[in-house]
Amino acid sequence: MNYWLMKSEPFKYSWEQLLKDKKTSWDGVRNFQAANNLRAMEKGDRAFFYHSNEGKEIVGIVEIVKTAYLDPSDETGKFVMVDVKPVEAVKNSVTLAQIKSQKSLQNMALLKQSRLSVSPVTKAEWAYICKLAA
DNA sequence: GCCAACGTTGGC
DNA sequence: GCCAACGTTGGC
Repeated sequence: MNYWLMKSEPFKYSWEQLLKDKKTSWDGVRNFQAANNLRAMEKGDRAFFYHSNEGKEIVGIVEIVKTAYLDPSDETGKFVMVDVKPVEAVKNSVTLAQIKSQKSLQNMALLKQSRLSVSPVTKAEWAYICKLAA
């Protein structure tokens, strides 16, 4: 099982919206690196749902329910999307400031490549953040 | 195939 | 709203 972090601007697509929808297609990715991460996802993988811009915090956990397939909103036919469903909200949202202040989280892709909207999370990072969120 | 110009993302 | 970082595009 692999772990990921997926960013969304809350006013574009929020955690609350996902809870209402029960499931969503993660479309609109137009970055090759992010798309490669989407392709690497397997059914059952977990991902943190992160609110960028507004909030800047991890608010929930999602599960990949469908692996990468062509994003119909992409006219070039190069980019893919996956389907995700909410697993649970985190008890305490983990803010970017918190992540930055943790020594063991300094190497997170989230910090190193702040513009990458879909990034991998190591097992250790996942466990650490889950502890912060509990 | 290099690199300048440009566009976008996202933190502050 | 600004600006830094960085990915992408297009001319050469």
